[in-house]
Amino acid sequence: MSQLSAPMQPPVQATPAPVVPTLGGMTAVSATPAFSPLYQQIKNLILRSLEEGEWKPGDVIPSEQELATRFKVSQGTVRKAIDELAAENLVVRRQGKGTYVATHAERHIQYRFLRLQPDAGEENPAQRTIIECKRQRATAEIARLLGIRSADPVILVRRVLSMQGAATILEDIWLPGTQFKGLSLEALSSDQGPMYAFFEREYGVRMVRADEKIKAVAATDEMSELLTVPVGHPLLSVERIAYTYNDVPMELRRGLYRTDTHHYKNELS
Amino acid sequence: MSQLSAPMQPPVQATPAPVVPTLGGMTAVSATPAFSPLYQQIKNLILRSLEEGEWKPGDVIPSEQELATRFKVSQGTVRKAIDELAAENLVVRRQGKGTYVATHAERHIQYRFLRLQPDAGEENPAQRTIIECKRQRATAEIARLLGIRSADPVILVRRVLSMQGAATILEDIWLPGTQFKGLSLEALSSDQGPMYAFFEREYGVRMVRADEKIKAVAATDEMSELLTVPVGHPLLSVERIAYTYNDVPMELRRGLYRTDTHHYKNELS
DNA sequence: CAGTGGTCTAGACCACCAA
DNA sequence: TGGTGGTCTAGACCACTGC
Repeated sequence: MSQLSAPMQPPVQATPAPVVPTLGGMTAVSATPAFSPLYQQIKNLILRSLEEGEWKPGDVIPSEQELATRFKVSQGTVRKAIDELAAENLVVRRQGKGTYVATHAERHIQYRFLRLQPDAGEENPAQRTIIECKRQRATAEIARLLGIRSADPVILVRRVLSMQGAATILEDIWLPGTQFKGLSLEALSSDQGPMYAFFEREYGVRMVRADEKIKAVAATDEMSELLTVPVGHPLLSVERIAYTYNDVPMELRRGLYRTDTHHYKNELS
Repeated sequence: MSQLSAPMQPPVQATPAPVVPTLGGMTAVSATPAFSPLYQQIKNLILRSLEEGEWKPGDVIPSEQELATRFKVSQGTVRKAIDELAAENLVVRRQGKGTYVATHAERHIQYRFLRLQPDAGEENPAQRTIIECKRQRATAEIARLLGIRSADPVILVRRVLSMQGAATILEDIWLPGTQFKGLSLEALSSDQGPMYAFFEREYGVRMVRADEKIKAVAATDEMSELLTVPVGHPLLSVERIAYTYNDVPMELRRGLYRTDTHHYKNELS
């Protein structure tokens, strides 16, 4: 599609937006027709393929040249689309090899969303203990946070993470029951890697980003028992909502972190 | 500098790295000569001008075309350099106007580094009260964190931020005394905008990024008095090290946040 | 060696802004 | 109207990977 006369025509009109081809710097449309640049449209098309599972986590996606041919745009335009996807950690580029769908299953990048670090010394892998895994009906609040309806089925997983032998994190995890059918304590316990890698492998659910709200709270009886701290001991409360593609919430997680020997690390810019 | 024969020669050799012009895909240098792409060199040159104050916060920097001419590279290369600077929030692009040096003094982007948000309702500007501002000698720990020597002069600022009328944040701020000469309680108190904007204006010091370590702690007598909470009340402890250009630490800040009605917001990706 | 992503250039045109 | 950043293209060459 390389006409000499109209280098700027939009060959891929994903959205039905009727952007009239511009002429001389003026558009024939009023009221902000929601113009989106070509590379954004390409980005959205690639995104859709990621959502639909055309390429799975860890897979190579087609080369830039292939995608350029498929979408009938130049390689540079595909490149800019992929640049943005890489900036959002949805794909990973590897020179000489290709572009890969991001996954939580990679060595070294495990526990991408866990910001708790030891105050001193090496960061050791945590030991995990699933305490329970049961079906529930969503309360109004949990339904709201998960974007489902009250009384819809959810699965509650409670677990403890131990670091350097000491119980450090207590987490309650709520998952929409319609996804995650058949999730069991046994399956979770026998799994090795990060939980999000397990979700990718077993349910095709990919956590892409998350929001966290952090507070300081005092340990209740229940917390103090599971984390072996005195009642009233200050704990970090971390409420996380994790999202898949397109900002669809897929997990609510309420964590309580001991911070005597660890801290939550954050980088601002 | 647009020879036809050698389009890849490095016209800007900022670092003394003796990268021999490539010929046919082989370099004449061994032991990884720390090759850096042209746009990175350009980025570093622009960065140096920012450090040296050639353009001050809020200023427009020269246009991409001007910089391309100055550095004898193509506009696209300058563009890629500026892209990275913009991604790091060091500059801000404005279509049709130019590229501006980032500042903490802008409306709407105020308190860029303050992540405390109300659990519900609008985010109102905080009311600030400077409690004290005094000269000290750096303890070993504070010297280490600020990258100075023990017993070097530092300035300690203690202040309280009130939100919706309630004292919510208590902060101790340590600044290297050699910068920040003459900083006084009066000057700080009479200032209106964010403290980092004040630092930019009065001392030419620009905070560019920061690391935070977060813990949950119990309020001591002193804290409980200033924040009007009971002794033992759980508080968020936020230790921040703020950096200027080139990762030079310029501020140590120890904050205590009440999180009864507010939370620390974080976005993971 | 071929294939991939990475860099660099040159030129065209568009969208936005201010004078 | 002219200048700025933003988009898009086309082509060349480099660096890395694996066969």
